[in-house]
Amino acid sequence: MAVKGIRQRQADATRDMLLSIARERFTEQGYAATSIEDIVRRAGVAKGALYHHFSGKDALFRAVYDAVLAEAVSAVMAAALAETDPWRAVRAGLSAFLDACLEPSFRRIVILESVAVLQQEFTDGGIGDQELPMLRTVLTPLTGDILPGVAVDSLAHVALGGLYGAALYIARSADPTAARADVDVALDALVDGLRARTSGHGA
Amino acid sequence: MAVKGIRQRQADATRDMLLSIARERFTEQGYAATSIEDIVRRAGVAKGALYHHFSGKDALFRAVYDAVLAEAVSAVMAAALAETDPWRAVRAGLSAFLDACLEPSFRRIVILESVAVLQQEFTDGGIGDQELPMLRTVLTPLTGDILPGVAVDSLAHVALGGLYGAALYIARSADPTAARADVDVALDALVDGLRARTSGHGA
DNA sequence: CTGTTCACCGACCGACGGTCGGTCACCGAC
DNA sequence: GTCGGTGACCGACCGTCGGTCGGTGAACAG
Repeated sequence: MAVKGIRQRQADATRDMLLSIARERFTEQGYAATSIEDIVRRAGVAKGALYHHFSGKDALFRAVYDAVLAEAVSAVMAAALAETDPWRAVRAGLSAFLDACLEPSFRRIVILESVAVLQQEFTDGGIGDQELPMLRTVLTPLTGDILPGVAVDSLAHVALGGLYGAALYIARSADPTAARADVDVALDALVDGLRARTSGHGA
Repeated sequence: MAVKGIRQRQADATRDMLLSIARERFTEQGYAATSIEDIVRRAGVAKGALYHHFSGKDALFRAVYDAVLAEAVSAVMAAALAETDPWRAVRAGLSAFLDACLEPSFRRIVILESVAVLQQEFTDGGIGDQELPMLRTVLTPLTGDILPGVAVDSLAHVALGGLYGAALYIARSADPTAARADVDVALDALVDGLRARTSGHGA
């Protein structure tokens, strides 16, 4: 049953092509300025092919968004899991996140456009599903330790917002690499500050 | 010279009407789902009138955005300036900001849509001009005091992002008032943490 | 071989943002 | 008063875009 027929293989190729072209165009021009016709022309298929694979322009964007975000999340997880010390893991994760911010697709699609384009899914939930659990895991110890009485969810949202603010700062900067370095220092200082408070408690 | 003729008065009324209707529609349905025709029909004017006052749909949105943001900023400033103690001023400002997040127009227009709709101006600068200076003023003492070596700009962006993350958490919540209370606790705890470090600066 | 499936085609549609020549009430000059 | 100029506003019109749908032919199952 794992054997793919010619039809299935061709369909997958078409779908991948559409995703690839869409990612490139959305990154370069943004969602609104990219037309369906432009995408299908560059992909060498007809409009019907796109609507056969995706229910609409927003669904296509959502698929691209998921792919780009998954890349970043897996990079952050890999960086964090490579460290044994929890605090070093946090710093490694932050650093990997800031690296992801240097990638144009991530900046444009995840940071700048996703909120407005995917508003409905945003309100219905199903958007922070990849990032928020990660942050909750990291932050839960803090709420019991150095920030007692604080709801983890609200803190996770504030933290995620801070990360996106940092990403926005990098996205807006004329020199993203330099901006990344600035933010790196700031976040490290904040993490160190928190660590200093716990070290007085546990270590 | 302060005397307005009938023509000018009428023009202002038309412009105000368009802004008012646009604000209502953008808040209710969002930017993309609101059509120019819908706005002018509800305003009781022709399409030409709108294009006489605004260069395009995005310019109309920008005008609405400026108005909504100005309301929030002035509320935050008023709350902060009513306090004499700096740390109480910060907490009052945060509280006023969270109050602003409860207003639907602010949630939808400033928090959810502005980034994507005003992308160009965002990149060119001219968007954070109202909030960032405020944060810079508040945060500058910290960078010399408890977070040495940190660039104020990057920290301001992280802080602004945190605030927007909090706003998003409220915007997404089914019970905004309860969410506001959660975030209030979290932010107060963070501010208290920073204050503890400064008071511990000598100790 | 034959009937079915389905990935894909592309002409077509309605709606939208934006344009532009025209209209007429108001204005200041005389 | 009146008269030419001005500008707020009108609304038919245009190009483009997202989305639809009946058709087509190659790949499958029997």
